[in-house]
Amino acid sequence: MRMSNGVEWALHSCVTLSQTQEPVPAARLAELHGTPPAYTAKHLQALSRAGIVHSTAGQIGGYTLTRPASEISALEVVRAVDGDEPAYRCAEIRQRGPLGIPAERCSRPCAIARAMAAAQDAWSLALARISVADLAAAIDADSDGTAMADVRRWLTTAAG
Amino acid sequence: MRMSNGVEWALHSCVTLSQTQEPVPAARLAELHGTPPAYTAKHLQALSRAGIVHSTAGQIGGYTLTRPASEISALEVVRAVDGDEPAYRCAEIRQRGPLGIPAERCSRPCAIARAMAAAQDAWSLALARISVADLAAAIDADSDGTAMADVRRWLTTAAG
DNA sequence: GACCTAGTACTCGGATAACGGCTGTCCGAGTTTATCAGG
DNA sequence: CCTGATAAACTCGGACAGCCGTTATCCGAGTACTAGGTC
Repeated sequence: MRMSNGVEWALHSCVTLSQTQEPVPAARLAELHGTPPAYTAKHLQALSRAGIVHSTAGQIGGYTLTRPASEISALEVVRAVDGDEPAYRCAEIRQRGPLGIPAERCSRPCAIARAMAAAQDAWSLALARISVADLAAAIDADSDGTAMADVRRWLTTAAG
Repeated sequence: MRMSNGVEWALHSCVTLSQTQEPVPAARLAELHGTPPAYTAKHLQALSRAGIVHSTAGQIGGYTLTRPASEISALEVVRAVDGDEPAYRCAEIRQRGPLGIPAERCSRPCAIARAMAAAQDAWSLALARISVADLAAAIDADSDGTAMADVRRWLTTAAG
């Protein structure tokens, strides 16, 4: 079970975008994060499709958050990039083989699928409780309160 | 994020093995579950490597559980088949780019990595609390107490 | 009749191809800004 | 000097190859049982 690498870039991009209200181009975000520009843009498109960021075309265009960072959960970002289908997909083994159960008696999900779904729910809940603002605050605290200020300064100086 | 399909087969296989103490060949399990024999065997090998099942060669060989089903957690089975590396792997983006943080100041994991790890821990804990015996009991309850008896009967009749 | 030996059939285990999805990239459509000509 | 149109530059968005991992399969090594021959 391997998560798409773009999830990391998307989360960092959202944290960065939370530090400004002006549009930031994908190429600028890629430069700041040291990631491939074209591929980074691809993941930002996914965020745009999910309604997490708003894209502006044109010369001073770029991406902005559609909502306050405190109202964007990490779960939304992960789902936007990595897809929202559950990791475990029941193939209905119970219906196959010599002891297969008829489909009409399988209204409830299989017990194994229920267990896996419960685990996924726990995972989702943990991520849903964390907002982009929380992540920005935690990153800032890790750097003794300098990281986000540096980001804001870099965004303005690089833009000017 | 997609989990290996073999996880489902492995869990069903463990539930089936919990219903008997005699070795069950991989081909027999594949027949019962309606899965490809060779590929099913491959995943059973993974369970064997992880010490969850014991393999016996020879004419009356097959697989048996190494422990009571109540002492085998679903997490162990999932990890044996799907690997034990976490889904999210931090690429240390914070160390890259113009605002990269020196490695010597990165003793703690990144805040984003911590959040993802916490979610994975919640997922793992949910699966660790469920044993193969629990799954067997739940499947049995779903079928009004006939499923596991049918499995036991099928295993004995097919073997004889 | 009991015991030993050779054969056989069955099992697991690892090594080997084929497909799907993530990774990575590019160019076209659209928009905003700056420039330049005209009034 | 102000206004309008034109052109240019920059942006996003979707469509196009490449590589790695899961999927799927096969055959070889090893073991327990069975049958036959011998004492």
